[in-house]
Amino acid sequence: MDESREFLYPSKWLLKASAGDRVTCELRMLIISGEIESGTILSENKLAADFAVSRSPIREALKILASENIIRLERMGAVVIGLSEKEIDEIYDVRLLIESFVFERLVKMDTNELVKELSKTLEMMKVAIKYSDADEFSYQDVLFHETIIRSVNHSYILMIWNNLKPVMESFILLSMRMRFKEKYEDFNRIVKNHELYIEAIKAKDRDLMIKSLHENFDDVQGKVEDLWMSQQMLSKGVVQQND
Amino acid sequence: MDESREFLYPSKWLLKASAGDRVTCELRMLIISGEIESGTILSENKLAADFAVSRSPIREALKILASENIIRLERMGAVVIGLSEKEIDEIYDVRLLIESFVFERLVKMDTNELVKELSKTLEMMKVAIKYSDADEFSYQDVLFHETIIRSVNHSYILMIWNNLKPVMESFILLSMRMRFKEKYEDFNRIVKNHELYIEAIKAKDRDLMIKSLHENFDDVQGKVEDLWMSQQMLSKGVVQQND
DNA sequence: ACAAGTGTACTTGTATACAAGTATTATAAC
DNA sequence: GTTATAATACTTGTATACAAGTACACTTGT
Repeated sequence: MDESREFLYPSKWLLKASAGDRVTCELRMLIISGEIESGTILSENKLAADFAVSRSPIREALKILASENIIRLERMGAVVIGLSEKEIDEIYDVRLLIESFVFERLVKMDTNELVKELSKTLEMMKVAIKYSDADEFSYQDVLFHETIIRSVNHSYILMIWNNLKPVMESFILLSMRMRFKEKYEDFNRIVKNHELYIEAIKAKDRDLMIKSLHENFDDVQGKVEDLWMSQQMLSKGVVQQND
Repeated sequence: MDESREFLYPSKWLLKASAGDRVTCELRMLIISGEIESGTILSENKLAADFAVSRSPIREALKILASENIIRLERMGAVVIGLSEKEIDEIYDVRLLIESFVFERLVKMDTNELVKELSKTLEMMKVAIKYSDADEFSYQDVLFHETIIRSVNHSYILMIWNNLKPVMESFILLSMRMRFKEKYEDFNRIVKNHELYIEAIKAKDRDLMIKSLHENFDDVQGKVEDLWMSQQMLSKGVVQQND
């Protein structure tokens, strides 16, 4: 691995983070971006050397990434699974599942506060678009959905979200960075879908919510190929993990 | 903590397990059984002393239990959350959610192999009942549902199951042990519900599946009070964590 | 009596050492 | 050339040491 390479994960999100968290986030980005290819065997000792930390934070990272299903811990070494089209479909299955569940609870609640919070986040997203800040946009996008999920106060649904979130976040980060470069016009549609989502919550309109959610997902899924192509570009010149 | 106390988690399920796994499973049982009360603050050093291991396996256990939502890691010490009625309801929400999702996939598949596998597991359950083996019965009960979930080959649904499973398993273990002593007649209904479930899969009958799932859950949920009463009995004479 | 500073006893995160186990390779015997 | 055995280089899990940080109590001065 190229030691002089800059980090993929936004460093300002890691200001107070431990070495273990840094390794976890960076390794996750390397895997999801495809820079570390699916099938690669990761060694604790090698990773410790590459990241210039001891085995303790590496072990922590591997345990977490294994629970996120992007690596598989075997008897000797961790095998990279990564995110293929199939996994991305599956992640959106789960998001659809939990956001639908959440919506069923929402329609029985007072959603004024939530709608205000979501509107704020959406405005943040618009500002991020205006200044072409892909990382900030991704952060607000993830926050948007997390706010909805948190609002129903369901600890086990939140648990699922917490397990899914890091992988989602990494994927969205990479996807949005690519679009700011190559598909800037996409953002109009994304904003419109989020407006639709807020509208659905305000009107407690089940069908509208499902519609906006689906369109949001279709947007992302349809663009996966582009993302991988873009990844190839990004990872050009990077030395492989197993040399 | 009483050092001479026997273990709550079946020791034969831990034959090849590491110290970290043992601590994780035993601590989980102590928390879910209520022997370690909700609100208790756990210290890594104290736990290490109590379990007679170093901090490494303890840290591992605390990280896992935190991801399972039964403890909360704070700046200093881990706070026990435990399983109240609310959490149990939530767990069953999630089970209903994922098993419904799985069923939608099942109806589009060839389920012959699955039905055979489930029938085998159900027979195992019957044998466990006959010999009053609560632990074996719990194992097969959990396996029954895991087999269904695995059959659709969805890695992120399986991820949710894997996060939920340990807590479920512990809860079922405690619940079943209690019933073998005090509510032996319950098992007829449980077996009948599982037969209904198999029937639903065979006939690809959505409504029947939901019905059997609901009845199964209602069975368990209705009995929660009894369980906690029973727990009080079990934990009588056990010294508290914070002494 | 009370505020401010000091010290002590904890905490977490990381590094490192070591035992035990497992693949792989090399060597020797046939 | 093939098989059995031994040596090696790795692996994992655990223990332990240590640095840095945090909470709490205890002085000490006012």
